[in-house]
Amino acid sequence: MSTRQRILDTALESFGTRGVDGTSLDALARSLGLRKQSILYYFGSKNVLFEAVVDEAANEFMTELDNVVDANDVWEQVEGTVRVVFRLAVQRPALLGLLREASRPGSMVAVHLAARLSNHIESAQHSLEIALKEGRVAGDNARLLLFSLYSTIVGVATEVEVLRAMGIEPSLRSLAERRNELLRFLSAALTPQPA
Amino acid sequence: MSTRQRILDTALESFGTRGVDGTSLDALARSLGLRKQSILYYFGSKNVLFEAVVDEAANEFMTELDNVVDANDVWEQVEGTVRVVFRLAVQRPALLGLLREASRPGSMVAVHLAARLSNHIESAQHSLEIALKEGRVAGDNARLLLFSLYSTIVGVATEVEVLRAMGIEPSLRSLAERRNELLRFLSAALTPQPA
DNA sequence: GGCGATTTCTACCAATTGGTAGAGAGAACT
DNA sequence: AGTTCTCTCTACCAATTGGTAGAAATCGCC
Repeated sequence: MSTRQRILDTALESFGTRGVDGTSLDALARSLGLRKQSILYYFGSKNVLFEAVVDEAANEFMTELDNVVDANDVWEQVEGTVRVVFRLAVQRPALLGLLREASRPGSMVAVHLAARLSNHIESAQHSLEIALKEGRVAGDNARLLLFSLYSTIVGVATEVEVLRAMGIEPSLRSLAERRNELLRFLSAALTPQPA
Repeated sequence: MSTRQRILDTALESFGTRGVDGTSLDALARSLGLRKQSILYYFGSKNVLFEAVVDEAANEFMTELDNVVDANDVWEQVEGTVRVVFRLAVQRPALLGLLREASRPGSMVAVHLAARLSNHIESAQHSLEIALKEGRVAGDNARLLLFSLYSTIVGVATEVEVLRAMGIEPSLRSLAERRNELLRFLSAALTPQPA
């Protein structure tokens, strides 16, 4: 793997767990077996590196979700998203950590990320609107419903991180349980009530 | 107000928005009209200050929620919690920010915070279990359901922060809309389906 | 007014921060 | 062999970090 790519990966890991402010270029370089000047050779400043990492994260996240959006049914899309996010919580916790970092007030990540993900959001909102209009999904406002969905999914998946922080390494079994409970929860919330 | 209290309040504000790593004692002291040595007089180190701030935040959060728990009906408890968290998102955004900061993976305060909130969690879980058993609420596992609930509420309320970070100052009206959509969402998820 | 305790200050400190300047190593091409 | 380009390094730098030592100020109290 190219040095540039190694730097990006390690930076994503560290930014996503220790935070941007909690990550010094020196520490980053040390864990890479480099001097920080080599990092600054590829990325002119810490901020440039940061933006590159966010771009990378957004790309990876979108790639994961793109397959999901192709599903026809809205519920399949929701289910697919839940599965993706939970898998990420296990395999790429730092990626979700970075998303979380983005939701900090004043964080520049938010703006950057929102711009990168806006296409995906728009298209999701679109199919949700259609499903609402056709009465296949319960609710009024597609955008707000989408917000609720997104927040719930990321929120629940992120709980894994909280537990990990508390020293409770989640078993695959407990994760699956939680995922299924969440799916049931969402299914109940989205299924139109037979009037 | 005592100097000690002023320090706590300002620190909560700054830790909750800029993060702990993003807050220097010097900057904190400057915005208080003090020198940092005065801060270190009351709190021996930055970490001591942080833990005191987390304690304070946990207390305030619990005080807000304690009235809610007194409600008889589970749904009233949920509704009350949603209202409290949304109000906090408007009036005390830094408080929610701090709770998130404390629940960051690797943060030692997470344990601290969990311990402080454990009583509240246990009691909420208890009433949820009863409601589940009596069929007044849909679901299987009270603890997981509680997780979903909590994550959803905090997640959605935190979205307010994301929007704010993106420069979109949420109107009271849009907030109320979102809160109501969330309540509908939760209501649908919790209402037992008539078999 | 004097006294002891509480509070806030000035003066430092070593370590770390992000960043600059430029040397040297290594391969690649002529 | 020499030259050029890519990469990583050593050597610094000014600013900032959390923290220590101890001098002044301010306070209530006798």
